[in-house]
Amino acid sequence: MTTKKKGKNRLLILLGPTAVGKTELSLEYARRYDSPIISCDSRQLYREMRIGTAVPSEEQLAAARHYFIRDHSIFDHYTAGKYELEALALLEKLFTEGHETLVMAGGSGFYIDAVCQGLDDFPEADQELRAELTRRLEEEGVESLRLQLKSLDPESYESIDLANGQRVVRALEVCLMTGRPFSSFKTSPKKERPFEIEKIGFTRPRDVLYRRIDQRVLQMVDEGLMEEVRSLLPYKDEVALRTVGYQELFPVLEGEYPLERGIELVQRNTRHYAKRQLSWFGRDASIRWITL
RNA sequence: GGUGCUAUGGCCGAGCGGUUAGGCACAGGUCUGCAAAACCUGCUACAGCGGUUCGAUUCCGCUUGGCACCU
Repeated sequence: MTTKKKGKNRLLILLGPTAVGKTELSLEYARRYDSPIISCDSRQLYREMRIGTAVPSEEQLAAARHYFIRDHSIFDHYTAGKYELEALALLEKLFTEGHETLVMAGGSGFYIDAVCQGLDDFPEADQELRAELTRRLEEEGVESLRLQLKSLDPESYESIDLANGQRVVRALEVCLMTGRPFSSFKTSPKKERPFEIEKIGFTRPRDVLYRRIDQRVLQMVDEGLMEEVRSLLPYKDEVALRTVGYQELFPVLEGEYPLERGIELVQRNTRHYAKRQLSWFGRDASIRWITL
């Protein structure tokens, strides 16, 4: 379907908003290129979740070899940085084994970019330090952290979103860990990858997409989402469980509001999420779009 | 039929004689190791018609629509 430079391997990335139908489509592409499917989804990679993250069904999983589907734990503090490393290693291995085209599918834009362009060599977060900074964020507010960042790294202070506590924490954490300004790490050009990258984006008219989302949430509930959520209730404070479909349902189990309300919230937040995905993908000019 | 209450943007909901309430939805956007996260921006409405007033969403009257009670 696409001309391939001689001798160069290709990574075909199928992306799009949640519920657009990527899972089914990825199987077609996998069959066509005799490729496994490398998932690029920041939540489906956790084994503890299944229904709420819309992991492929047993049959779908059996139809092609899948990677990054439920093979990590919510207790492991997974990140885009780790994904970049693991995915690249996997790609290299698979290309070496003889695949010319590999199919990647998913909707996590940040993870996709990590694979395509790479992240700079920041140090990974030190969990203790992060916990400490997060506590300060809650107790003292962003202001205090901002001021500290201003003195340690004026450049970042000018460039990052100071209203976003999470970002301020990260910048500050890197400064404190390394003794170097956060901004000093952000210099590397985009990394070159030893393979070609082609991106196909799938989308649908907004109203259709929203209808599919609403419907899928109801289906998840039918499939037993509440039981799954209940089983994760003891771990509800894990960062990885700050996930649409779970965070809205824990309060239902705790009697804060009725199931109907919980369902509405999951539907709404999934729509919001889909919009954010489209916003992220919107600035990537290299995506070839297909409206389903 | 009578009496009383009420009428705010898609929804909820405050308010006042002369600045944009606010929230939600919706729309747009940001993004370098928490990313299905976190964050930012936009969205000027006061049922209709008259009147009072320098000025009315805010006061008065009528009309219309709700709600309540009475017969």
